Amino acid sequence: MSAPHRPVDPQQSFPALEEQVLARWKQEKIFERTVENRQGARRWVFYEGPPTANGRPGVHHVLARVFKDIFPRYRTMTGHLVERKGGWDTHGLPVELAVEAELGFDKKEDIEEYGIARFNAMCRDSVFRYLEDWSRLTERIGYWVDLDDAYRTLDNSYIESVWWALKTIWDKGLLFESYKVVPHCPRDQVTLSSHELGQPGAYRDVIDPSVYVRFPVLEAQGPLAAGDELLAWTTTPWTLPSNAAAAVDPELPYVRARGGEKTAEAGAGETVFVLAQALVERVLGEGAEILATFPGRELEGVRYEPPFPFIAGDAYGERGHTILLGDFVTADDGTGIVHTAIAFGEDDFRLGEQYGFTVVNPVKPNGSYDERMGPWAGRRVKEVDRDLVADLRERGRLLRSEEYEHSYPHCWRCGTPLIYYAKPSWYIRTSEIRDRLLASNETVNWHPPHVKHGRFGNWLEGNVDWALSRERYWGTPLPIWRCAEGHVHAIGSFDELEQLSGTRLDDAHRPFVDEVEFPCGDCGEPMRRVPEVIDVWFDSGAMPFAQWHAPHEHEERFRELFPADYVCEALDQTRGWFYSLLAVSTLLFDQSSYKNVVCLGLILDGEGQKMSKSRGNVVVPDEVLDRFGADALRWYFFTSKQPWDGYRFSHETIGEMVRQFLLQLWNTYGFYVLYANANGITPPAGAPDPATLSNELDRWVLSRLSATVEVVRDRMDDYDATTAGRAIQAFVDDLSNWYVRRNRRRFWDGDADAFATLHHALVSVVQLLAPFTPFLVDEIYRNLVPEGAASVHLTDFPVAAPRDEELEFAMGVAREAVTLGLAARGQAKVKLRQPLHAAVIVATGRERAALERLADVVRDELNVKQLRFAAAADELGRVEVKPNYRSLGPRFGKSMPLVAAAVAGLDPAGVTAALREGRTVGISIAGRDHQLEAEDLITAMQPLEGYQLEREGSHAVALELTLDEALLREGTAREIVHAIQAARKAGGLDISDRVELRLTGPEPLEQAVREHGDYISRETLAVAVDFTVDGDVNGDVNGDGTVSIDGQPLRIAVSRVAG
RNA sequence: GGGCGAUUAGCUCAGUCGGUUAGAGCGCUUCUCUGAUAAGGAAGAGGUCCCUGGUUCGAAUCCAGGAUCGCCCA
Repeated sequence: MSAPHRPVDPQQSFPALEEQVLARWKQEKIFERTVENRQGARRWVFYEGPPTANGRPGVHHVLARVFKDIFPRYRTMTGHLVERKGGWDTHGLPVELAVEAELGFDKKEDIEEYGIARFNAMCRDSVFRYLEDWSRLTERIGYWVDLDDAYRTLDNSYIESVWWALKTIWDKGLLFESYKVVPHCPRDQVTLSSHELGQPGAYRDVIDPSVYVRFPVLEAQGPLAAGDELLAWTTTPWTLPSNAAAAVDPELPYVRARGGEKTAEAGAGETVFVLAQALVERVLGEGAEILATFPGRELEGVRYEPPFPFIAGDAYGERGHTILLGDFVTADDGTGIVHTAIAFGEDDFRLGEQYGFTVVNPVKPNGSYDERMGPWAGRRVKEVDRDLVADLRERGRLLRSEEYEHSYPHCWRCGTPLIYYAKPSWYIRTSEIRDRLLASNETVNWHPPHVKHGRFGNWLEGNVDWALSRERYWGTPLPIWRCAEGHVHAIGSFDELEQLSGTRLDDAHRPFVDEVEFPCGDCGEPMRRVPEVIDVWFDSGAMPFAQWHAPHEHEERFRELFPADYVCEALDQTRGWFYSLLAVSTLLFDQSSYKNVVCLGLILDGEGQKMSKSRGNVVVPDEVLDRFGADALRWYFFTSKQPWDGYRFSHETIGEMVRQFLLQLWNTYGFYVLYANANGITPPAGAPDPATLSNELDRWVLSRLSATVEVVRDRMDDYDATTAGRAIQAFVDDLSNWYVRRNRRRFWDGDADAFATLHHALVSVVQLLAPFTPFLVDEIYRNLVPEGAASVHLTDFPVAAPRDEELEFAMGVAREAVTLGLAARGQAKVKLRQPLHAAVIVATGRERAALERLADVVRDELNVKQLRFAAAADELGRVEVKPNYRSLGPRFGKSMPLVAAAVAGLDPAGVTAALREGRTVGISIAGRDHQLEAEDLITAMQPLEGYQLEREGSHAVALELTLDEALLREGTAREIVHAIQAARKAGGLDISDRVELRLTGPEPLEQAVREHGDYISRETLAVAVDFTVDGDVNGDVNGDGTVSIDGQPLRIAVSRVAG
């Protein structure tokens, strides 16, 4: 007879097993079949946030990818059609920087010299450099996604869809070009968008000079005299040569002041300074003399001498180098007088616009001064800070200079400090649709929920226009053409461009697209494309339609797959993809493109430190996968904590997860297979009907299973894999450490109900686990159900059967009683092998009924001959009556201390008697009588001296410890069985081998053997038991040795019987 | 400087509606069991529930302020 199941290797290497499963999935196209299987079913839509494959994937990518995997798997099993199109983000500055580094470039001009066509060709090659690594890892961790048909943002079709989107936005009047002060990277010569400033590492603490600069007043005006000096404060000395004006708050009080400790140090003790009143002491030091006080508005128009002479005041217009009034000025720091450089600050720029200033910008895009700046021309602005300060000091224009530590934005890729810089850029007027963005966000179900109105909602509230354009090379070209007259045309498709220009694009990238010209429809002048490409975040935000080339193609496909039910990325994408997806779809379709989103936290190392190459604590996914396997890593990510809380990653924790859970499941499965094979049990079909099961444990475990299915479905429906996974783990623990342990005997005996029950429980568990740990459970499923589906992933997710909650409660009570009884044994130091006469259990009502129902279980587990119930609890101990605060608190409020005192004064015996008979108990509080019911009082046991008793709340179990000869002999017999089993094992016998036993020992042991011979034979599969008192053992034996039983020597010889 | 989150045993984490003895796993110590055996069971040690104040009969839980850590923004 061939065994129903392949034998299970208890030493199975999980990583090796996973490789086998992977090979089978591939060969049998299991993933494809899970999708085909649901053709015609209701869709559940997942969008893949595209990664860039120009670097090796790290462990945080594994985190994201397994969370992207689990819910689609779950929804597929619950009957949905879930297609999973992969995607790759391919454009952008990171790609360009990698290529630049490879070519040894360090400035933008190098690219132009090298040639944009060659440069972009290299970018195109480099973006898939690690595609192999990504594909291999994706497959290895069991992330089911269609990478063969993945969308790629560099494809012409993708770009054409993005063009359509931009033209649509243009037609709505929401795309425009404007001068703005923007964060500018002088190294990459590129504007950074606000979400790029949100990239990790953008803000860094730096020390800059903080300078108090003196602006001499040229002529007396208002409250000021000629020769008074305005004090201005700045942390960017390099902007001082571009000083255009000084700003004060109109309402704030300002002063003329002289003296003070700090001016003395600077050798300016006699000078009259002008500054905000509130800052006099901080800036001038103690002892300054205030000469006059006046509101800032009186200072408007005062002319002063700028700190550097390179740009004349009238270059800015007639208000150049005068005092202006600004609403952004505060007396929080500095001097209350703000040095204003129109081109280098957002507030400055706005103020300049307001006063009609001309923008004069003496800084070139590469961050160096132009020829207007005399001796400083050609020098990099950030490098010249300290020299400028020295120059000011020499010329007596500096009050003092300090070090100032603050956090300052840097380019997130190249690390260069950014400068704020006025330049023309293209924007999407997202601020105009802010309310629509907020409305879209309202429809999104965020996990964790606080992101919705917290981090993300706040960000939307403060929405600023999307800085869309980038003066770079490798990206989606901005489809805007313009003529010399300034007429503008936005192109929405390649057909449109061809009709206008006669040129069909083979490659929509630069430089080819730059060469396409056509005559202006308004004036006939040639139109040329503006030079910019667009922010890559717009690319990825356009994926809902661009992945299908909609609307140019597959419009209906896009419509049926929009919006997504589910997206998932790391928390840092709130300003990244989560925003661009929401913004693009709100701009175009006035709705969110996703309904549910899971945000993932950061992965730190075991010490809570950020992973970084310099610390050498970066976890390489392959190491973890080779050592523990993908299921172990997945299980860790899913269940160790809520994913948005972040992880402290350690190999030890994953090892523990394997032992605690995967190994426990594997052992339980192995146990089933071992005994099913031994008994020739063929796999039962379907679930056993609880009504036909006579064993309470069978019905109990099925009810527990149903309870687990309910929780798992409920939690998974709410994107809570953590609670769902933990519920499965708790069930597997119950299954292994209670159901199987309690029923071992029945499995040895081939009990059909037990096998059917365990089989169903195991099959259900592996189905529940299929989205979590897809490898291991598929192996288990296939072996448990050899005639079933080709894979557990092709089956339907378990549906909860009716539960028997009374039985679940009863088992809880029984297990509690067992725990108490085992504890009592431990206290009394009586071995479990020694049978005892009785356990006496205190329990009433529902709990007593529960224990009577499950008496067999409790008796067997505690190894006692009978269970007795204490008629009244005081047989075993003193009863204590306590108030139930939960029910009495709301009723009595402030009087609770009086109630507690009154309850303490009650007679416990009387109370328990009354409650048992269903009567109420009366107490008197402040002269008024109140009736207390059973639920208002808690009875607890206090142990009496001299009893071996364990108690927990209202429960107690006592053991009767007196032993007689019969019990002792039975205990001895169990010791002997234990010794024989050890000998069998030592002799290398299989668990089903029949044996002959020859025992030699003193007379008391013989008695035990004679009296319990049947028991010993049954337990040890002995066909013959021969006992010789103090004799010798001869003949061929498989195991032979002497052990000590209760201090007496027993020689055991075991020999296998053929057949 | 502002927003969001976190802080519970040596470690990793639960803790429902505020309810009077705050739990689990791991680790440690001591037992125990063994036909799942690198597993299982019991006991023990281990807690300022970050701090301070408030609300309440009652606070790990609610409120305010503060500390520390993380993320985000400026």
